Amino acid sequence: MSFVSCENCPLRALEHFADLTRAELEFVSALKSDEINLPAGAQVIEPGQVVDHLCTLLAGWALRYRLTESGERKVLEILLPGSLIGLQNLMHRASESGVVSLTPVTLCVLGGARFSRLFEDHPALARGLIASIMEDQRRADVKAMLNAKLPAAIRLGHLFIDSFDRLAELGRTQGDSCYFPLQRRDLADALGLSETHVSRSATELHERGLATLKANSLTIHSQRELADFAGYRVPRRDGRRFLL
Amino acid sequence: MSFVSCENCPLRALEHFADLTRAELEFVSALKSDEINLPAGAQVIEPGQVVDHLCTLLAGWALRYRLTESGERKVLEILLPGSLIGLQNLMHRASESGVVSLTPVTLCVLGGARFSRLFEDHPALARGLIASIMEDQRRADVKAMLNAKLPAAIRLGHLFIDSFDRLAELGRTQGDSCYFPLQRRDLADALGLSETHVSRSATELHERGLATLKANSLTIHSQRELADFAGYRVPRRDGRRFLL
DNA sequence: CGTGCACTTGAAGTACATCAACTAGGGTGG
DNA sequence: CCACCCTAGTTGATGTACTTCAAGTGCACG
Repeated sequence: MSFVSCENCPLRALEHFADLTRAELEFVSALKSDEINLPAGAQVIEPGQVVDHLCTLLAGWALRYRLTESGERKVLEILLPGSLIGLQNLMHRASESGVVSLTPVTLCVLGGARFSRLFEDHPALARGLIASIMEDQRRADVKAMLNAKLPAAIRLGHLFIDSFDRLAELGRTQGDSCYFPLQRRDLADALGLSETHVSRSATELHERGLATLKANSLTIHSQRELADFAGYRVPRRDGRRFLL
Repeated sequence: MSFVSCENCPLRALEHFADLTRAELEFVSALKSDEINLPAGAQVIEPGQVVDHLCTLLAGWALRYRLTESGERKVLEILLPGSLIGLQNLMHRASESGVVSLTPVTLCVLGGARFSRLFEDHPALARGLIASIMEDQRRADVKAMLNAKLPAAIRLGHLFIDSFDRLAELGRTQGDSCYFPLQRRDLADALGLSETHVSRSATELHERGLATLKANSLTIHSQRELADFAGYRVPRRDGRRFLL
């Protein structure tokens, strides 16, 4: 096959990814059954679709979302390189959440059948998997806390700095700026706001000199001031992360 | 020691808990290092506390919460018998979330050191653990979806029916009623509403003939109608659940 | 029979939604 | 090169769901 091997996976170079043993690496390599490229705006997973395989996002941005009865969309999670895709669907047979790409994406497909051997043969990976899920949960907890009560500009500011930090960890930032492909609509669905109010809040952050979002580029003018404004606390990074 | 053994754990009788192999059961039994009783209103875990052990809630109600900078409380999760407590803290060394009891509770304490052997020795339990966490995440996803946009009465109705369903699964309901210890303040913190508006929404649900909350007792007058009103979908129950 | 607490009810303020008009890039065809 | 449109975003006016504050009710406790 012609895709990049796990040994040379670009994500492995990053500080916070698991340093695997040789045996684990071989296992993960064997797990990798395919590499898929999709354009921006593609449905990676349809809501409710039954999937029997797991993916990691090798490159690009994606959103995990759910649809309400009335057809509106709620963005549950912003997926960046290294994020696991499809675990919800794998565990619940069919989860109601879907995944859509924001940019062209590259997916690393892990064969679902062999995947279950992970628990039997590589307990350390299983532990890493749980650590990774719990980190997602922590992020979700913070979001839930912010969404209650706090004004829109603060929530938006928090989303900005949280995303920026994740990108910095991935080495995807340039100085105080980074690429940021979410549109007003995406932000509105993520924060549970209307598109117009996201606009106003973005303007407010800009006028306060905290952050500027313009033409798919996000600039954080002062990390400290924005973190202060948004009540953002730098998370403790410890424990290994999952896979690749 | 004088506490109830896992073989006789009252939770094991329930349909949806894992049916363990003999070896697994012995392992879990050995894991159990203590049984603790706490009164209502006790801090089971202080926010930020470093814990080195895991618990399951054997009996009683509790809330997992987080404090905002400004000292307000956000309820993240309602914990019922069978819920795992302390995994966040164990994984992040110290998580910012705390746990408080609503009723007298009984905790089954699982030794943290030996706990890590779970991954090495009992992969099926590890898989069950992940399934259990993913079920929590699914519940959190639904909550996040509802909290965006939908009016207060619907969100409250959803919380009611969701709790009722979980209790029914545990055999803790009597007909269309159940014990329900959350106060207005707790509900407000769980839904991100003010206490007074929770009151109004509860009145609305009562006047619509959907549900009545009175003196720590919740009555669902029509499961179907309330589920319809609140957009509640009965979750698919499959996969085994974790421990005990 | 008061005192305190959980809850209800009411009136006024606010942050947000909704709808609509307007502005600014960014392609496309002529 | 410009006229054209199309979409993404901004700005403004009005409505509403919620908050906040404050007074009032019912019930448990000494």
